[in-house]
Amino acid sequence: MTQARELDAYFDNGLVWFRRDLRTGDHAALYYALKHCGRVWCVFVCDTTILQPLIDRAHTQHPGRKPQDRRIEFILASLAELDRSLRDGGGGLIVAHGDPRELIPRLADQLKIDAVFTNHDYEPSAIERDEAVAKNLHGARRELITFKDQVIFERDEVLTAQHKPFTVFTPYRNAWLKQLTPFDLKPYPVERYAASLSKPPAHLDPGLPPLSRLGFTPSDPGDLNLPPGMSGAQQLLEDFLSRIDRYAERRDFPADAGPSYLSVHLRFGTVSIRTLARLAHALSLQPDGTGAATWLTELIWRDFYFMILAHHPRVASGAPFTAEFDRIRWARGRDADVAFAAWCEGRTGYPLVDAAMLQINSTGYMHNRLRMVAASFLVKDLGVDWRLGERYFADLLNDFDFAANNGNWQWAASTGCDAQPWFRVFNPVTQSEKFDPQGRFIKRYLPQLQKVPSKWIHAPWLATEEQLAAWGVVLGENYPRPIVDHAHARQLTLARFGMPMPGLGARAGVHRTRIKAR
DNA sequence: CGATTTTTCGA
DNA sequence: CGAAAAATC
Repeated sequence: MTQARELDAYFDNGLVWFRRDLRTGDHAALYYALKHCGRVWCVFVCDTTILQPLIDRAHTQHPGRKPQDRRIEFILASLAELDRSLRDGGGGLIVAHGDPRELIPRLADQLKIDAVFTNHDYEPSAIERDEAVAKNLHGARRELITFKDQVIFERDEVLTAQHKPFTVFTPYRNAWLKQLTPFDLKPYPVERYAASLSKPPAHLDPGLPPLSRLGFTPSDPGDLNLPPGMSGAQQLLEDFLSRIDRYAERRDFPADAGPSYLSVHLRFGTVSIRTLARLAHALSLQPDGTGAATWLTELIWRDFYFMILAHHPRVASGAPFTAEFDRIRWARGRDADVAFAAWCEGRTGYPLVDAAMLQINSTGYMHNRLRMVAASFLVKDLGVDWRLGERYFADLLNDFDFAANNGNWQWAASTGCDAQPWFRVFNPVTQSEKFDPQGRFIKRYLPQLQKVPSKWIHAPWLATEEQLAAWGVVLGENYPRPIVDHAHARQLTLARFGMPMPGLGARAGVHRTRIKAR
């Protein structure tokens, strides 16, 4: 693969391969293709090697039901808008369906392409795919030229004084900010070279495949308003900018509209990271810039985890970042299965955890604070292997991005770089009292607790049966009893992480945890 | 004019 | 940001 900096060539025919960058503005690969080629075509591949495993997993989880995946619908809607935008500029989007390892070289052949332009992807499986495509293109003396696009600084661009990659976030963030120049945030002026856009020939332009042809059925809309495409990103961004000043104070309260809700758009590139980071940075320098500065820090976390993944691809094979945590014995057997199922289905008896899980199940979104609470609960209260939770989020989150999801799960599980220390265990009741004091969020997803006063909403089992009955709650009937006792679970977790403990040996772990049914 | 300031542009 | 191009006196 050729990297951008070597690019001084000029080509007759170029092909831009869109993947997770479904926009026309401020797009590195599109910019370079238009600038360096006489004629440019655009393609997106509905990759069967990605879709088929999604279909297979959906089948094992819900046998007999046709697979649903909100992300596929989001992508299709975003592709439609991308196609419209390219057509407005005199081009259009070719949407293919199959394995890009073969389809991209075949299309390049049909269009007599000299070079294929695409943006970097940092996941090991994507890197392998791109290498295979490059190899197949090379056989026909064509190039695959790749560009940084989805982060501000990638891989080796932010290093310690010893030229080593950072493993701790705060010094990384300081170095990132120090290194930042206006140029790093500047949008690629795609429009300037739009004249090279070429209309797809009719015989190669089958149009957008319907959802059913990709193997999916429409999902329930849920209650999350998720506008797709560049226009959807724009709409969410404008809304967020009206409340960005309050971001720092409100982002941890799941009942409020605190966060930007732009993560899914960053995932599919319907907005560019430069647009967002430029706004965040500029506003962070304003008098009341705390909100924007806090948000910028979140965007830097995103760069950080892409950088970590690039340097430690073994985390993509399930390895804990810190190797010693490989030896932890997570809960196993029937008790663990029961505990995991209760967590997935929002039946742990801890209202905030359950509401969080019902949120992700019904909308494909979970508030960031709740991701931490739910992850901590699975790992440190239920003793379940964090990789099961990571997988569950990967299946359901609309904004699922391997790098950040893995990084954040490892943070919560204390196995990661710059992780939460293992002896710090979130108290799910305290978190609830702190971040959903009135229980407004809880009640949105657990209507059976509607009448429970805020004093008891965080731990309803502490109320008397008579009180609960008066509020219309019967524990074990319309709301579960707590599946574990937090104080007890915490002790077991400390023992599990505290391994090599003198005299306890391998036997002291949670593989013996009893899930108490009280 | 050409030296100096201002603006544009680029990986 | 820094280099190159354009504008200015």
